[in-house]
Amino acid sequence: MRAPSTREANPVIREQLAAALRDELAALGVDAPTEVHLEQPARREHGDWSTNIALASAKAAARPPRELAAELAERLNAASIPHVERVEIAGPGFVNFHLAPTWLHEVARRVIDDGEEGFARLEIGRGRRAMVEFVSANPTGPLHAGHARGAVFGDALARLLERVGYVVAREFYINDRGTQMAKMGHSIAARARGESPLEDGYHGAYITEWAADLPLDADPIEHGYAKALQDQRETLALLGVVFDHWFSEREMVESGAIAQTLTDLADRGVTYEADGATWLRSTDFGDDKDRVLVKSDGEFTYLLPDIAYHRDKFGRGFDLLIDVWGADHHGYVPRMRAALSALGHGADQFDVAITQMVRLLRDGDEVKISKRSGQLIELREIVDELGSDATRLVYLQQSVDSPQSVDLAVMLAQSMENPVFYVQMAHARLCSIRRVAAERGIERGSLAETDLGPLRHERELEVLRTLNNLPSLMEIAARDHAPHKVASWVRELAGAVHGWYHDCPVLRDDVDDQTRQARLWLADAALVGLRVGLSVLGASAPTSM
RNA sequence: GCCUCCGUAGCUCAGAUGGAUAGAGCAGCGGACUUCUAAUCCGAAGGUCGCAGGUUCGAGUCCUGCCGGGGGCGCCA
Repeated sequence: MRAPSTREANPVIREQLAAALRDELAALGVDAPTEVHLEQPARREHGDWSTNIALASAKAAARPPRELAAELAERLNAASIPHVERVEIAGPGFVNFHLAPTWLHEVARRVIDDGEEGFARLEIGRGRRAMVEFVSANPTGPLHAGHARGAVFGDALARLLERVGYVVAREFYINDRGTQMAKMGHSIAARARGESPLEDGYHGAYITEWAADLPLDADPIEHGYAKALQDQRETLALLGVVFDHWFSEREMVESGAIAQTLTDLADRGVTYEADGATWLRSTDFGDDKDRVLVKSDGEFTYLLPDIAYHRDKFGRGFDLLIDVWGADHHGYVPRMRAALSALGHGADQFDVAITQMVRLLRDGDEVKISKRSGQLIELREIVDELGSDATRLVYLQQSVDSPQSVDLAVMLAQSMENPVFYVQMAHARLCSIRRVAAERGIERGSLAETDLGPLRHERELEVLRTLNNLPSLMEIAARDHAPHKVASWVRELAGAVHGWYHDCPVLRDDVDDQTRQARLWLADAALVGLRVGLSVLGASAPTSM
């Protein structure tokens, strides 16, 4: 997905500086690149904002970059740009802007005015409809630890896309027909008779439990199906993951969608018969081999219902489909993509987010999970012990592109390895300031009447700088389908808040009233940022801890 | 063999559009509570960014090739 850049995502100051740069370059007779690149240097002495534009334009202008930069800086210093104190050149030809703290005071006002609802809410999606399909576990048992990453990631991605202007639906595809269901049924029936399931059946303790209340006249498959669905739904709800729709494969097949899909594909001339089977010409659409849709025995492969399902999604009016799959299904992407192309859908309308494996550890030793023996760690156990917030934050900390190691013992001990406490604590502390201020009857003036000038402490500026970054970060995170970037940001803001809290007292007696007023508003701005971040991650923002 | 993800501090991991002296947490070391929550803060220490080439004024980031690890390559799901 390529999200177009939007004005909303770009902090005001950036636009102003970029415009000034364009103007001065034009005055110097240099063709400015279409995008003026501005960034915040890592080092303070390099200013608040920096551009490499002289380096980038040097070749086209046929002039040494430092010379170009020097002229540019001179002109920019002469032009009076709001908030800009001075412009310097440095290194091979960087142009560095040093700004007055007033630019950050404007940031504070904007954050507070926008509030939790409006701050860093973008219009990149422009109301387009996106579906995120995730978890989609077989309805043959409880969810286990292996489902956690996809569940948490999918939901956070959905929240992120909502934040940037998509209308998002969350969907769970229920694979409720086929061999796995039959195996579960047999296993339940066996336990009900007091026997052991077959070697390749299901051996988890839950099968025995489900068998115990199997009504005499009930179909064991249907009984287990109902149990599994209920359990999965409850567990996900405990994690704060609620689906808009649970889509039944069985119902889809019964509706005739399979035949319809085959007809569709045949009409487009992308199928053929060979060796008694029906094939999809997926190699014409980027796959490395053609794929069987209907086997020579007349049964269809698992691919065909999946194609029918995605065809159904588009039929329901979604503009963008995102599937969240585990790394073990990675090889399946090209054929799915090929099938959808064959049906005439654009490559940019379908994306698959692959979540790499999670290595489960307990006190540093790897926990081997075995489906056969039924030795699974249930997701419910983790959520029960840790709580939804901490579970989510643990999984959302890292990019899903990276294999992840999660130590259950460390997690369950609720140690400082878990970032949720750090972030929530920052929020609780700010709330505490408000609470105590109210208790002491401290009145606060309106924002418009408050002079934010006293906010000059480096800790204060750091909080505001971090807040200023959220809109553009949100844009990038959405574009990259990377909610972990929001998790990193929120951690960063929490760090800035803790530092500020430590060095910048608000209610202490020796703080003058002007400063106190300004700091109360700073706390408000930071609260907005923490809440926006936590809400995208799906974690709560407690007012006390 | 082919495809794909990963390789950054002792450990777990961040590092958007290539930028200036590569960051954080945890563990360990040394400090800071008469205060709005010390679940916090500060300091020191800790790095051949897997290796080798290439592109570039500039590469952890882009390209190529290796090395190491995970996952996948069925008329299984």
